[in-house]
Amino acid sequence: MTAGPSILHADLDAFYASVEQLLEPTLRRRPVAVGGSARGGVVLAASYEAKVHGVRGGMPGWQAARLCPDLVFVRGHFDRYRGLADRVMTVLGDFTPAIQRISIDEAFLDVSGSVHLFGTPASIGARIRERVRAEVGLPISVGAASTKHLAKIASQVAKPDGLVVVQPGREREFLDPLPVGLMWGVGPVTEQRLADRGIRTIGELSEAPGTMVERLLGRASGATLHALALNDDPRKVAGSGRARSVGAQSALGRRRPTPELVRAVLSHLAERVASRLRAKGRAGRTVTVRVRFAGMRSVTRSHTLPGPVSTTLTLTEVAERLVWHAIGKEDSSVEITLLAVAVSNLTWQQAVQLELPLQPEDPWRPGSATGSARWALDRSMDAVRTRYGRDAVGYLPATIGRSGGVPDDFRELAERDV
DNA sequence: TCTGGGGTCCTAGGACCC
DNA sequence: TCTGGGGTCCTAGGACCC
Repeated sequence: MTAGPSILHADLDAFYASVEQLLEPTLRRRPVAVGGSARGGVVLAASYEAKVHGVRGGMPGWQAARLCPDLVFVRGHFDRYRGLADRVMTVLGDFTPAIQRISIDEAFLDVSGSVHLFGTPASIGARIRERVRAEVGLPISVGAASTKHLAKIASQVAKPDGLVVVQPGREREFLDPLPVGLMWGVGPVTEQRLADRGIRTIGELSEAPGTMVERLLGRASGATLHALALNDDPRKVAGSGRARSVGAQSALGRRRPTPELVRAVLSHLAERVASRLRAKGRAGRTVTVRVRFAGMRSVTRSHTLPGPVSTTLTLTEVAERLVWHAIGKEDSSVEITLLAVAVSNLTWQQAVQLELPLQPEDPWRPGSATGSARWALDRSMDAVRTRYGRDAVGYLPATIGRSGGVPDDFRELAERDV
């Protein structure tokens, strides 16, 4: 097998922000933040004009506004992003059927079988960029190399709006001077740990003893990162597969955890999680909640049930007990800022299966009759929602905190296939 | 008027079983 | 009298990615 640069990584630049500039020409060449505001909330994406001022996705809006006084905050057209990204993927599909889409706005392409039709990987990368710009109107960066990992680093280096090809035999020359933070799996914490050992570049990491790297970063990630730095790509095709968990969370501002608030938020979250599970014919045995306190400290509690669950009420009840367990030892004046509910340990659940395998001694046993009634109720509410929309029916005041939160369109965009 | 929402994977300790 | 070794599952926390 020749190791030519036959893997491409194509990555739309500042995707959400670029779409906003495409839809609204007056935003072009201006610093744009999607989401948040100068007074609060969080920036979901920033245009390159904003990034040069240090604005980043995930940054609180007030901080972004301080870094970049001219920043324009827009709400975002979340209903448009999916369709535009799909059109880009269709363009990519014209060059090879061997595509692995890894998120809404990026994909790997294996073009080893396409060179007869379209020329070298470098020229394919150039044509992709031209066509996406001409036909969709968005900037896209492309990296080409002999492995996925290298192609992904190359596209990062190519940004914004560029093309970088790593020629075979010149991998070390390309990698050595780059900062370790460009590697997949190296975030701020790992970067700092390596810097403390004097390791800042991928070349320096490749020269460090493997045992030292593993001791520093843990056995698994240490070994993987060291191998990647040596350009010995151990990653098999990332078998995306089905989701392993389904969750939902909601930021609350600073709130006293009253029983009413906790119950209302959890039933809302449980409803979102459980209805997604039911829609896909799945259920899960492990329920995990997360409580975040003022000051960003957070605590998780989980419980594994004897049988899989996908009913809203049962999930709500289990989650509620877990949340109080998590809050239990806190000061009585404690404030919470976020609640999250997730279900994992997923199994398939045929349309007729109920929550029956629960053991009598299980404290959260819904009881078989109760369980089947709940499940039937959920299914009929699912049907109503399918016909009349998400908010047509619901448990309790599921409408709490609608005002401050993130749009539902964004939540749907972030959901993955269950 | 201090920080979103969706996920994945790894580690470590303890329980439990054979 | 003393106390193996491997495997699996569960729980809690944390880093990271898009």
